[in-house]
Amino acid sequence: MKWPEGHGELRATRPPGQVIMNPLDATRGMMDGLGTEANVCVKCGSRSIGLCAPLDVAALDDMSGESERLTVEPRDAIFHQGDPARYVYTLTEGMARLTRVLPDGRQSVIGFRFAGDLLGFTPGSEHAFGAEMLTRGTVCRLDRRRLEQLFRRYPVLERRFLDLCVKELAASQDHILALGRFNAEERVAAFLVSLAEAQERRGRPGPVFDLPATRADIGEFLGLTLETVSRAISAFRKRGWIRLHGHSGIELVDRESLIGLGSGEGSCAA
Amino acid sequence: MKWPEGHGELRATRPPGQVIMNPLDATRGMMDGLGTEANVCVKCGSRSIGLCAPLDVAALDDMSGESERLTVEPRDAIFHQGDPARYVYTLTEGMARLTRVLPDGRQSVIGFRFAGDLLGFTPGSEHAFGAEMLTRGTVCRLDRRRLEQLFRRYPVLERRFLDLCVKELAASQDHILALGRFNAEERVAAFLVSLAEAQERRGRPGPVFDLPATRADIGEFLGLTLETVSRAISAFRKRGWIRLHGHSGIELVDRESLIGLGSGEGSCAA
DNA sequence: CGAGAACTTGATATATGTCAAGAGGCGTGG
DNA sequence: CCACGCCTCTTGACATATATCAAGTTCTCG
Repeated sequence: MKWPEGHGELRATRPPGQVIMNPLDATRGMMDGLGTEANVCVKCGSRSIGLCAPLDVAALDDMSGESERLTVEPRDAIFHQGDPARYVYTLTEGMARLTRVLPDGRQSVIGFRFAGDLLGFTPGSEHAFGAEMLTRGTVCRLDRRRLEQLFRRYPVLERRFLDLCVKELAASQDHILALGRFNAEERVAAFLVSLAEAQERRGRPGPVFDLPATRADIGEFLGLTLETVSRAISAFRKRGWIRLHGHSGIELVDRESLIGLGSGEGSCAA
Repeated sequence: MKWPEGHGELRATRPPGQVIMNPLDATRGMMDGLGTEANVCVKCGSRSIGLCAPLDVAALDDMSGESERLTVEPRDAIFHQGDPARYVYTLTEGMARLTRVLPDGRQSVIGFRFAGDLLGFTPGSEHAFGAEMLTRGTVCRLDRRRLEQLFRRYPVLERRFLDLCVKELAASQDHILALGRFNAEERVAAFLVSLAEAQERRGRPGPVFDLPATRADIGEFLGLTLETVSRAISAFRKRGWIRLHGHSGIELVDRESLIGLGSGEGSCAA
Protein backbone atom coordinates (compact mmCIF):
# COMPACT_ATOMS: atom_id res chain seq x y z
CA MET A 1 0.00 0.00 0.00
CA LYS A 2 1.14 3.46 -0.73
CA TRP A 3 -0.47 6.86 -0.84
CA PRO A 4 0.96 10.09 -2.07
CA GLU A 5 -0.29 12.06 0.88
CA GLY A 6 0.12 12.81 4.58
CA HIS A 7 2.60 14.85 6.67
CA GLY A 8 3.82 16.37 9.99
CA GLU A 9 3.28 14.81 13.33
CA LEU A 10 1.77 15.16 16.76
CA ARG A 11 1.30 13.00 19.79
CA ALA A 12 0.55 12.69 23.45
CA THR A 13 2.88 11.45 26.07
CA ARG A 14 3.14 12.40 29.69
CA PRO A 15 0.31 13.19 32.08
CA PRO A 16 0.33 16.96 32.36
CA GLY A 17 1.96 18.25 35.48
CA GLN A 18 4.64 15.64 35.79
CA VAL A 19 8.22 16.82 35.86
CA ILE A 20 10.52 15.26 33.38
CA MET A 21 13.35 14.01 35.48
CA ASN A 22 13.23 10.63 33.98
CA PRO A 23 14.46 9.66 30.56
CA LEU A 24 12.16 6.71 30.59
CA ASP A 25 9.63 9.34 29.82
CA ALA A 26 11.59 9.92 26.68
CA THR A 27 10.87 6.62 25.16
CA ARG A 28 7.63 6.46 27.03
CA GLY A 29 6.65 9.64 25.34
CA MET A 30 7.86 8.32 22.06
CA MET A 31 5.56 5.41 22.14
CA ASP A 32 2.58 6.48 24.07
CA GLY A 33 -0.63 7.91 22.78
CA LEU A 34 -3.74 8.84 24.66
CA GLY A 35 -4.81 5.27 24.99
CA THR A 36 -7.02 5.57 27.99
CA GLU A 37 -10.02 7.61 27.01
CA ALA A 38 -13.35 6.33 25.76
CA ASN A 39 -15.84 7.31 23.03
CA VAL A 40 -16.39 5.34 19.89
CA CYS A 41 -15.56 6.86 16.53
CA VAL A 42 -18.60 5.93 14.48
CA LYS A 43 -16.99 5.55 11.10
CA CYS A 44 -13.70 4.19 12.31
CA GLY A 45 -15.39 1.73 14.59
CA SER A 46 -12.53 2.36 16.97
CA ARG A 47 -12.27 4.19 20.24
CA SER A 48 -11.67 7.85 19.57
CA ILE A 49 -8.71 7.91 21.82
CA GLY A 50 -6.36 10.42 20.36
CA LEU A 51 -7.97 13.18 18.51
CA CYS A 52 -11.63 13.01 19.28
CA ALA A 53 -11.52 12.40 23.01
CA PRO A 54 -12.96 15.77 23.98
CA LEU A 55 -15.79 15.64 21.47
CA ASP A 56 -19.38 14.67 22.14
CA VAL A 57 -21.26 12.11 20.09
CA ALA A 58 -22.66 14.61 17.60
CA ALA A 59 -19.23 16.04 16.94
CA LEU A 60 -17.77 12.58 16.57
CA ASP A 61 -20.43 11.70 14.09
CA ASP A 62 -19.70 14.91 12.27
CA MET A 63 -16.03 14.18 12.27
CA SER A 64 -16.24 10.63 11.11
CA GLY A 65 -18.47 11.67 8.23
CA GLU A 66 -15.58 12.09 5.88
CA SER A 67 -13.00 9.79 7.34
CA GLU A 68 -11.94 6.56 5.68
CA ARG A 69 -10.68 3.38 7.17
CA LEU A 70 -7.77 1.54 5.58
CA THR A 71 -5.94 -1.70 6.20
CA VAL A 72 -2.15 -1.71 6.05
CA GLU A 73 0.18 -4.69 5.74
CA PRO A 74 3.38 -5.11 7.78
CA ARG A 75 6.27 -2.99 6.47
CA ASP A 76 3.96 -0.98 4.23
CA ALA A 77 4.03 2.80 4.41
CA ILE A 78 1.09 4.84 5.65
CA PHE A 79 2.72 7.90 4.11
CA HIS A 80 6.19 8.88 2.97
CA GLN A 81 8.52 11.66 3.95
CA GLY A 82 7.97 14.51 1.54
CA ASP A 83 4.44 13.49 0.58
CA PRO A 84 1.92 16.33 0.41
CA ALA A 85 0.27 16.50 3.81
CA ARG A 86 -3.28 15.94 2.70
CA TYR A 87 -4.55 13.70 5.45
CA VAL A 88 -4.30 13.25 9.17
CA TYR A 89 -4.34 9.66 10.38
CA THR A 90 -5.41 7.84 13.48
CA LEU A 91 -3.74 4.49 13.99
CA THR A 92 -6.59 2.24 15.04
CA GLU A 93 -4.83 -1.13 15.14
CA GLY A 94 -1.22 -2.26 15.11
CA MET A 95 2.15 -0.63 15.68
CA ALA A 96 3.97 1.78 13.38
CA ARG A 97 7.35 3.45 13.21
CA LEU A 98 8.10 7.02 12.15
CA THR A 99 11.25 7.44 10.09
CA ARG A 100 13.31 10.28 8.83
CA VAL A 101 15.84 9.92 6.02
CA LEU A 102 18.95 11.97 5.28
CA PRO A 103 20.05 12.94 1.76
CA ASP A 104 22.81 10.33 1.86
CA GLY A 105 20.44 7.57 2.85
CA ARG A 106 21.13 7.40 6.54
CA GLN A 107 17.88 6.78 8.32
CA SER A 108 16.56 7.25 11.81
CA VAL A 109 13.46 6.03 13.58
CA ILE A 110 11.99 9.05 15.34
CA GLY A 111 9.39 7.15 17.28
CA PHE A 112 6.93 4.29 17.50
CA ARG A 113 3.17 4.63 17.49
CA PHE A 114 0.33 2.43 18.71
CA ALA A 115 -3.42 2.06 18.41
CA GLY A 116 -5.05 5.35 19.31
CA ASP A 117 -2.14 7.54 18.30
CA LEU A 118 -2.46 10.35 15.84
CA LEU A 119 -0.16 10.49 12.82
CA GLY A 120 0.73 13.08 10.25
CA PHE A 121 -0.56 16.32 11.71
CA THR A 122 1.38 19.38 10.61
CA PRO A 123 0.73 22.96 9.64
CA GLY A 124 3.24 22.47 6.81
CA SER A 125 2.39 21.27 3.34
CA GLU A 126 4.43 18.06 3.34
CA HIS A 127 5.09 15.17 5.66
CA ALA A 128 8.36 15.74 7.46
CA PHE A 129 8.80 12.02 8.00
CA GLY A 130 7.41 8.73 6.82
CA ALA A 131 5.26 6.26 8.75
CA GLU A 132 5.41 2.50 8.23
CA MET A 133 3.55 -0.33 9.90
CA LEU A 134 5.52 -2.89 11.87
CA THR A 135 2.51 -5.17 12.15
CA ARG A 136 -0.64 -5.54 10.16
CA GLY A 137 -3.06 -2.83 11.17
CA THR A 138 -5.67 -0.26 10.28
CA VAL A 139 -5.70 3.50 10.09
CA CYS A 140 -8.48 6.04 9.83
CA ARG A 141 -7.67 9.01 7.64
CA LEU A 142 -9.30 12.42 7.61
CA ASP A 143 -8.81 15.14 5.05
CA ARG A 144 -6.77 17.94 6.47
CA ARG A 145 -9.01 20.72 5.15
CA ARG A 146 -11.87 18.96 6.87
CA LEU A 147 -9.86 19.01 10.07
CA GLU A 148 -9.37 22.75 9.77
CA GLN A 149 -13.15 23.13 9.44
CA LEU A 150 -13.60 21.03 12.52
CA PHE A 151 -11.16 23.25 14.38
CA ARG A 152 -13.43 26.17 13.65
CA ARG A 153 -16.54 24.30 14.63
CA TYR A 154 -15.13 22.73 17.78
CA PRO A 155 -12.50 25.03 19.29
CA VAL A 156 -11.85 22.50 22.03
CA LEU A 157 -10.35 20.31 19.35
CA GLU A 158 -7.65 22.82 18.60
CA ARG A 159 -6.81 23.10 22.26
CA ARG A 160 -6.54 19.37 22.35
CA PHE A 161 -4.03 19.45 19.54
CA LEU A 162 -1.99 22.02 21.37
CA ASP A 163 -1.87 19.89 24.51
CA LEU A 164 -0.93 16.79 22.54
CA CYS A 165 1.76 18.72 20.77
CA VAL A 166 3.33 20.12 23.92
CA LYS A 167 3.42 16.67 25.45
CA GLU A 168 4.96 15.23 22.35
CA LEU A 169 7.55 17.95 22.54
CA ALA A 170 8.42 17.02 26.10
CA ALA A 171 8.79 13.42 24.98
CA SER A 172 11.12 14.45 22.18
CA GLN A 173 13.27 16.30 24.65
CA ASP A 174 13.46 13.21 26.82
CA HIS A 175 14.61 11.27 23.81
CA ILE A 176 17.21 13.93 23.04
CA LEU A 177 18.49 13.58 26.57
CA ALA A 178 18.70 9.82 26.20
CA LEU A 179 20.49 9.99 22.86
CA GLY A 180 22.95 12.56 24.12
CA ARG A 181 23.72 11.19 27.56
CA PHE A 182 22.84 7.49 27.84
CA ASN A 183 25.04 4.55 27.04
CA ALA A 184 23.78 1.58 25.05
CA GLU A 185 22.35 -0.48 27.91
CA GLU A 186 20.63 2.50 29.46
CA ARG A 187 18.94 3.33 26.19
CA VAL A 188 17.77 -0.22 25.60
CA ALA A 189 16.51 -0.55 29.18
CA ALA A 190 14.55 2.70 28.88
CA PHE A 191 13.11 1.52 25.59
CA LEU A 192 11.95 -1.83 26.93
CA VAL A 193 10.30 -0.32 29.98
CA SER A 194 8.51 2.30 27.96
CA LEU A 195 7.34 -0.29 25.47
CA ALA A 196 5.85 -2.34 28.27
CA GLU A 197 4.20 0.72 29.78
CA ALA A 198 2.74 1.75 26.45
CA GLN A 199 1.20 -1.68 26.01
CA GLU A 200 -0.10 -1.78 29.57
CA ARG A 201 -1.68 1.62 29.09
CA ARG A 202 -3.49 0.10 26.17
CA GLY A 203 -4.85 -2.75 28.25
CA ARG A 204 -2.32 -5.49 27.56
CA PRO A 205 -1.73 -7.02 30.97
CA GLY A 206 1.63 -8.71 30.45
CA PRO A 207 3.88 -10.16 31.69
CA VAL A 208 4.76 -11.01 28.08
CA PHE A 209 4.75 -8.09 25.63
CA ASP A 210 4.84 -7.79 21.90
CA LEU A 211 8.07 -6.55 20.41
CA PRO A 212 7.26 -6.17 16.72
CA ALA A 213 10.24 -3.85 16.19
CA THR A 214 13.35 -5.63 14.95
CA ARG A 215 16.77 -5.08 16.50
CA ALA A 216 17.50 -2.86 13.53
CA ASP A 217 14.40 -0.73 14.18
CA ILE A 218 15.30 -0.37 17.82
CA GLY A 219 18.86 0.49 16.91
CA GLU A 220 17.77 3.20 14.51
CA PHE A 221 15.52 4.61 17.19
CA LEU A 222 18.21 4.59 19.86
CA GLY A 223 21.15 5.64 17.71
CA LEU A 224 22.83 2.23 17.99
CA THR A 225 23.62 -0.66 15.66
CA LEU A 226 21.48 -3.76 15.69
CA GLU A 227 24.40 -5.75 17.11
CA THR A 228 24.74 -3.41 20.06
CA VAL A 229 21.01 -3.67 20.76
CA SER A 230 21.27 -7.44 20.57
CA ARG A 231 24.19 -7.48 23.00
CA ALA A 232 22.31 -5.30 25.48
CA ILE A 233 19.29 -7.57 25.31
CA SER A 234 21.48 -10.63 25.73
CA ALA A 235 23.12 -9.03 28.76
CA PHE A 236 19.73 -8.37 30.34
CA ARG A 237 18.70 -11.94 29.63
CA LYS A 238 21.85 -13.34 31.21
CA ARG A 239 21.22 -11.21 34.31
CA GLY A 240 17.73 -12.65 34.53
CA TRP A 241 16.10 -9.26 33.99
CA ILE A 242 14.13 -10.33 30.95
CA ARG A 243 13.02 -13.49 29.18
CA LEU A 244 12.45 -13.82 25.45
CA HIS A 245 9.53 -15.72 23.98
CA GLY A 246 10.27 -16.30 20.34
CA HIS A 247 11.30 -13.37 18.20
CA SER A 248 8.50 -11.02 19.12
CA GLY A 249 7.64 -11.75 22.72
CA ILE A 250 9.46 -10.28 25.68
CA GLU A 251 8.87 -10.61 29.40
CA LEU A 252 10.21 -8.14 31.94
CA VAL A 253 11.19 -10.32 34.89
CA ASP A 254 13.04 -7.71 36.92
CA ARG A 255 11.49 -4.46 35.87
CA GLU A 256 12.97 -2.53 38.78
CA SER A 257 16.50 -3.14 37.56
CA LEU A 258 15.58 -2.06 34.07
CA ILE A 259 13.91 1.07 35.37
CA GLY A 260 16.97 1.85 37.45
CA LEU A 261 19.25 1.53 34.45
CA GLY A 262 16.94 3.39 32.16
CA SER A 263 16.30 6.35 34.43
CA GLY A 264 19.74 7.88 34.48
CA GLU A 265 20.25 7.19 38.14
CA GLY A 266 23.89 6.41 38.00
CA SER A 267 26.17 3.47 37.25
CA CYS A 268 27.83 5.31 34.42
CA ALA A 269 28.20 9.01 34.89
CA ALA A 270 27.84 10.94 38.11
CA MET B 1 18.79 36.20 39.83
CA LYS B 2 16.49 33.36 40.57
CA TRP B 3 12.75 32.91 40.60
CA PRO B 4 10.76 29.98 41.79
CA GLU B 5 8.54 29.91 38.76
CA GLY B 6 8.26 29.03 35.09
CA HIS B 7 7.96 25.80 33.03
CA GLY B 8 7.39 23.89 29.75
CA GLU B 9 8.50 25.10 26.40
CA LEU B 10 7.51 26.14 22.95
CA ARG B 11 9.19 27.66 19.93
CA ALA B 12 9.21 28.40 16.28
CA THR B 13 11.62 27.01 13.80
CA ARG B 14 11.07 26.25 10.20
CA PRO B 15 8.96 28.20 7.76
CA PRO B 16 5.77 26.17 7.39
CA GLY B 17 5.70 24.06 4.31
CA GLN B 18 9.35 23.20 4.16
CA VAL B 19 10.28 19.55 4.16
CA ILE B 20 12.75 18.44 6.71
CA MET B 21 15.37 16.64 4.74
CA ASN B 22 18.14 18.55 6.29
CA PRO B 23 19.52 18.09 9.75
CA LEU B 24 20.73 21.62 9.71
CA ASP B 25 17.14 22.33 10.36
CA ALA B 26 17.60 20.41 13.55
CA THR B 27 19.93 22.84 15.09
CA ARG B 28 18.38 25.60 13.11
CA GLY B 29 15.11 24.76 14.72
CA MET B 30 16.79 24.51 18.06
CA MET B 31 17.97 28.04 17.91
CA ASP B 32 15.53 29.90 15.85
CA GLY B 33 12.54 31.90 16.99
CA LEU B 34 10.14 33.94 14.97
CA GLY B 35 12.54 36.77 14.63
CA THR B 36 11.18 38.37 11.52
CA GLU B 37 7.82 39.81 12.38
CA ALA B 38 7.05 43.33 13.50
CA ASN B 39 4.80 44.96 16.13
CA VAL B 40 6.06 46.53 19.30
CA CYS B 41 5.12 45.09 22.66
CA VAL B 42 4.18 48.20 24.59
CA LYS B 43 5.23 47.17 28.05
CA CYS B 44 8.21 45.10 27.03
CA GLY B 45 9.41 47.80 24.74
CA SER B 46 10.52 45.01 22.47
CA ARG B 47 9.27 43.74 19.16
CA SER B 48 6.51 41.25 19.77
CA ILE B 49 8.17 38.69 17.66
CA GLY B 50 7.31 35.37 19.14
CA LEU B 51 4.03 35.26 20.89
CA CYS B 52 2.21 38.40 19.95
CA ALA B 53 2.91 38.56 16.24
CA PRO B 54 -0.66 37.91 15.16
CA LEU B 55 -2.19 40.41 17.57
CA ASP B 56 -3.30 43.93 16.79
CA VAL B 57 -2.26 46.95 18.81
CA ALA B 58 -5.18 46.82 21.21
CA ALA B 59 -4.55 43.19 21.96
CA LEU B 60 -0.86 43.83 22.44
CA ASP B 61 -1.64 46.60 24.85
CA ASP B 62 -4.00 44.30 26.65
CA MET B 63 -1.41 41.61 26.76
CA SER B 64 1.42 43.75 28.00
CA GLY B 65 -0.75 45.14 30.76
CA GLU B 66 0.38 42.52 33.22
CA SER B 67 3.76 41.61 31.91
CA GLU B 68 6.99 42.49 33.68
CA ARG B 69 10.39 43.14 32.30
CA LEU B 70 13.45 41.73 34.04
CA THR B 71 17.19 41.92 33.54
CA VAL B 72 19.23 38.75 33.83
CA GLU B 73 22.99 38.41 34.29
CA PRO B 74 25.13 35.92 32.38
CA ARG B 75 24.87 32.37 33.76
CA ASP B 76 21.85 33.26 35.87
CA ALA B 77 18.72 31.16 35.62
CA ILE B 78 15.45 32.49 34.24
CA PHE B 79 13.70 29.50 35.78
CA HIS B 80 14.73 26.07 37.03
CA GLN B 81 13.70 22.58 36.08
CA GLY B 82 10.91 21.56 38.42
CA ASP B 83 9.83 25.11 39.28
CA PRO B 84 6.08 25.70 39.30
CA ALA B 85 5.16 26.90 35.84
CA ARG B 86 3.69 30.23 36.83
CA TYR B 87 4.98 32.44 34.06
CA VAL B 88 5.62 32.38 30.36
CA TYR B 89 8.68 34.32 29.22
CA THR B 90 9.72 36.16 26.11
CA LEU B 91 13.44 36.55 25.73
CA THR B 92 13.83 40.16 24.61
CA GLU B 93 17.63 40.48 24.63
CA GLY B 94 20.52 38.06 24.83
CA MET B 95 21.00 34.33 24.35
CA ALA B 96 19.87 31.56 26.68
CA ARG B 97 20.29 27.81 26.94
CA LEU B 98 17.66 25.28 27.98
CA THR B 99 18.93 22.44 30.15
CA ARG B 100 17.63 19.18 31.42
CA VAL B 101 19.19 17.30 34.33
CA LEU B 102 19.13 13.59 35.15
CA PRO B 103 18.78 12.22 38.68
CA ASP B 104 22.47 11.30 38.73
CA GLY B 105 23.53 14.77 37.71
CA ARG B 106 24.19 14.22 34.04
CA GLN B 107 23.03 17.26 32.16
CA SER B 108 22.03 18.04 28.62
CA VAL B 109 21.43 21.26 26.78
CA ILE B 110 18.24 20.74 24.80
CA GLY B 111 18.39 24.00 22.91
CA PHE B 112 19.49 27.60 22.64
CA ARG B 113 17.19 30.61 22.50
CA PHE B 114 17.55 34.14 21.21
CA ALA B 115 15.83 37.50 21.36
CA GLY B 116 12.22 37.06 20.34
CA ASP B 117 11.92 33.46 21.42
CA LEU B 118 9.29 32.26 23.82
CA LEU B 119 10.30 30.31 26.92
CA GLY B 120 8.51 28.23 29.48
CA PHE B 121 5.15 27.54 27.91
CA THR B 122 3.60 24.28 29.03
CA PRO B 123 0.18 22.89 29.91
CA GLY B 124 1.86 21.12 32.83
CA SER B 125 2.30 22.54 36.29
CA GLU B 126 6.09 22.56 36.44
CA HIS B 127 8.95 23.52 34.20
CA ALA B 128 10.30 20.43 32.51
CA PHE B 129 13.69 22.07 32.05
CA GLY B 130 15.66 25.05 33.24
CA ALA B 131 16.64 28.15 31.27
CA GLU B 132 19.86 30.07 31.88
CA MET B 133 21.29 33.12 30.18
CA LEU B 134 24.58 32.82 28.32
CA THR B 135 24.86 36.57 27.98
CA ARG B 136 23.41 39.48 29.89
CA GLY B 137 19.86 40.00 28.70
CA THR B 138 16.26 40.85 29.44
CA VAL B 139 13.09 38.82 29.58
CA CYS B 140 9.46 39.78 29.68
CA ARG B 141 7.31 37.55 31.83
CA LEU B 142 3.55 37.07 31.74
CA ASP B 143 1.43 35.24 34.26
CA ARG B 144 0.26 31.97 32.87
CA ARG B 145 -3.34 32.37 34.05
CA ARG B 146 -3.37 35.66 32.25
CA LEU B 147 -2.20 33.90 29.12
CA GLU B 148 -5.09 31.47 29.39
CA GLN B 149 -7.46 34.43 29.58
CA LEU B 150 -5.83 35.88 26.50
CA PHE B 151 -6.32 32.59 24.70
CA ARG B 152 -10.03 32.92 25.31
CA ARG B 153 -10.10 36.53 24.24
CA TYR B 154 -7.89 36.12 21.17
CA PRO B 155 -8.36 32.64 19.71
CA VAL B 156 -5.78 33.42 17.04
CA LEU B 157 -3.21 33.41 19.81
CA GLU B 158 -3.90 29.80 20.62
CA ARG B 159 -3.55 28.86 17.00
CA ARG B 160 -0.25 30.65 16.98
CA PHE B 161 0.94 28.56 19.89
CA LEU B 162 -0.06 25.41 18.10
CA ASP B 163 1.90 26.38 15.02
CA LEU B 164 4.94 27.32 17.08
CA CYS B 165 4.71 24.06 18.89
CA VAL B 166 4.50 21.92 15.79
CA LYS B 167 7.51 23.66 14.33
CA GLU B 168 9.43 23.22 17.52
CA LEU B 169 8.55 19.56 17.38
CA ALA B 170 9.92 19.27 13.86
CA ALA B 171 13.11 20.92 15.06
CA SER B 172 13.41 18.46 17.94
CA GLN B 173 13.10 15.61 15.50
CA ASP B 174 15.88 17.09 13.41
CA HIS B 175 18.01 17.21 16.50
CA ILE B 176 17.17 13.60 17.31
CA LEU B 177 18.28 12.66 13.83
CA ALA B 178 21.55 14.53 14.29
CA LEU B 179 22.25 12.97 17.69
CA GLY B 180 21.45 9.50 16.47
CA ARG B 181 23.16 9.53 13.09
CA PHE B 182 25.78 12.29 12.85
CA ASN B 183 29.42 12.04 13.76
CA ALA B 184 31.17 14.74 15.76
CA GLU B 185 32.21 17.01 12.89
CA GLU B 186 28.83 16.80 11.22
CA ARG B 187 27.11 17.85 14.42
CA VAL B 188 29.42 20.77 15.04
CA ALA B 189 29.14 21.94 11.42
CA ALA B 190 25.35 21.83 11.59
CA PHE B 191 25.45 23.74 14.84
CA LEU B 192 27.67 26.51 13.52
CA VAL B 193 25.63 27.02 10.38
CA SER B 194 22.37 27.13 12.29
CA LEU B 195 23.84 29.58 14.78
CA ALA B 196 24.85 31.88 11.95
CA GLU B 197 21.44 31.57 10.33
CA ALA B 198 19.67 32.31 13.58
CA GLN B 199 21.71 35.47 14.01
CA GLU B 200 21.19 36.53 10.40
CA ARG B 201 17.49 36.02 10.77
CA ARG B 202 17.66 38.43 13.65
CA GLY B 203 19.37 41.06 11.58
CA ARG B 204 23.03 40.46 12.39
CA PRO B 205 24.75 40.71 9.02
CA GLY B 206 27.99 38.85 9.71
CA PRO B 207 30.44 37.72 8.59
CA VAL B 208 31.53 37.50 12.23
CA PHE B 209 29.00 35.95 14.62
CA ASP B 210 28.67 35.80 18.36
CA LEU B 211 29.32 32.45 19.95
CA PRO B 212 28.46 33.01 23.59
CA ALA B 213 28.10 29.28 24.23
CA THR B 214 31.23 27.63 25.61
CA ARG B 215 32.66 24.42 24.16
CA ALA B 216 31.08 22.68 27.12
CA ASP B 217 27.65 24.13 26.33
CA ILE B 218 27.95 23.09 22.71
CA GLY B 219 29.13 19.65 23.74
CA GLU B 220 26.17 19.16 26.04
CA PHE B 221 23.87 20.23 23.26
CA LEU B 222 25.42 17.91 20.69
CA GLY B 223 26.05 14.91 22.92
CA LEU B 224 29.83 15.34 22.76
CA THR B 225 32.61 16.27 25.17
CA LEU B 226 34.07 19.75 25.13
CA GLU B 227 37.37 18.35 23.84
CA THR B 228 35.68 16.74 20.87
CA VAL B 229 33.92 20.01 20.04
CA SER B 230 37.22 21.82 20.31
CA ARG B 231 38.92 19.35 17.98
CA ALA B 232 36.16 19.70 15.40
CA ILE B 233 36.41 23.48 15.51
CA SER B 234 40.19 23.29 15.22
CA ALA B 235 39.84 20.98 12.24
CA PHE B 236 37.50 23.44 10.51
CA ARG B 237 39.92 26.25 11.25
CA LYS B 238 42.86 24.32 9.81
CA ARG B 239 40.83 23.64 6.66
CA GLY B 240 40.16 27.35 6.33
CA TRP B 241 36.41 26.90 6.75
CA ILE B 242 36.13 29.20 9.74
CA ARG B 243 38.14 31.88 11.51
CA LEU B 244 37.97 32.62 15.22
CA HIS B 245 37.91 36.15 16.59
CA GLY B 246 38.68 36.03 20.27
CA HIS B 247 36.74 33.65 22.45
CA SER B 248 33.27 34.62 21.35
CA GLY B 249 33.54 35.61 17.72
CA ILE B 250 33.39 33.20 14.82
CA GLU B 251 33.47 33.79 11.09
CA LEU B 252 32.19 31.28 8.55
CA VAL B 253 34.66 31.58 5.69
CA ASP B 254 33.55 28.56 3.67
CA ARG B 255 29.94 28.13 4.60
CA GLU B 256 29.21 25.77 1.74
CA SER B 257 31.61 23.18 3.08
CA LEU B 258 30.10 23.45 6.52
CA ILE B 259 26.60 23.11 5.12
CA GLY B 260 27.68 20.08 3.12
CA LEU B 261 29.08 18.39 6.20
CA GLY B 262 26.18 19.36 8.42
CA SER B 263 23.44 18.26 6.06
CA GLY B 264 24.04 14.54 6.09
CA GLU B 265 25.02 14.43 2.47
CA GLY B 266 27.68 11.82 2.73
CA SER B 267 31.36 11.61 3.55
CA CYS B 268 30.74 9.28 6.44
CA ALA B 269 27.85 6.93 6.00
CA ALA B 270 26.13 6.09 2.77
C1' DC C 1 10.00 -29.32 6.04
C1' DG C 2 12.74 -25.87 3.85
C1' DA C 3 14.36 -21.19 3.14
C1' DG C 4 14.82 -16.74 4.42
C1' DA C 5 14.84 -13.38 7.89
C1' DA C 6 16.13 -12.09 12.27
C1' DC C 7 19.08 -12.75 15.87
C1' DT C 8 23.44 -13.96 18.49
C1' DT C 9 28.17 -14.01 19.24
C1' DG C 10 33.11 -13.29 18.41
C1' DA C 11 37.17 -10.73 16.67
C1' DT C 12 38.77 -6.52 15.39
C1' DA C 13 38.64 -1.45 14.14
C1' DT C 14 37.73 3.18 15.26
C1' DA C 15 35.51 7.35 16.89
C1' DT C 16 35.05 9.54 20.80
C1' DG C 17 35.82 9.88 25.76
C1' DT C 18 39.16 10.55 29.49
C1' DC C 19 43.06 12.42 31.66
C1' DA C 20 46.56 15.72 31.69
C1' DA C 21 49.42 19.59 30.63
C1' DG C 22 49.95 23.90 28.78
C1' DA C 23 48.52 28.30 26.14
C1' DG C 24 45.68 32.15 25.34
C1' DG C 25 42.38 35.61 26.40
C1' DC C 26 39.90 38.53 29.62
C1' DG C 27 38.88 40.91 33.67
C1' DT C 28 40.30 42.73 37.99
C1' DG C 29 43.02 45.18 40.93
C1' DG C 30 47.13 47.38 41.94
C1' DC D 1 48.30 50.90 32.18
C1' DC D 2 50.24 46.76 33.42
C1' DA D 3 50.26 42.37 35.71
C1' DC D 4 48.34 38.71 37.80
C1' DG D 5 45.05 35.00 37.99
C1' DC D 6 41.21 32.57 36.40
C1' DC D 7 38.64 30.59 33.01
C1' DT D 8 38.36 28.67 28.63
C1' DC D 9 40.34 26.59 25.07
C1' DT D 10 43.82 23.56 22.71
C1' DT D 11 46.47 19.59 22.06
C1' DG D 12 48.45 15.11 23.08
C1' DA D 13 48.48 10.30 24.79
C1' DC D 14 45.80 6.74 26.02
C1' DA D 15 41.36 4.11 27.21
C1' DT D 16 37.06 2.31 25.92
C1' DA D 17 32.38 1.94 24.18
C1' DT D 18 30.43 1.02 20.20
C1' DA D 19 30.76 0.07 15.19
C1' DT D 20 32.14 -3.11 11.76
C1' DC D 21 32.83 -7.49 9.73
C1' DA D 22 31.93 -12.23 9.77
C1' DA D 23 30.07 -16.75 10.90
C1' DG D 24 26.85 -19.45 12.84
C1' DT D 25 22.06 -20.26 15.14
C1' DT D 26 17.20 -19.86 15.83
C1' DC D 27 12.84 -18.62 14.69
C1' DT D 28 8.97 -17.96 11.46
C1' DC D 29 6.33 -18.61 7.70
C1' DG D 30 5.16 -20.55 3.51
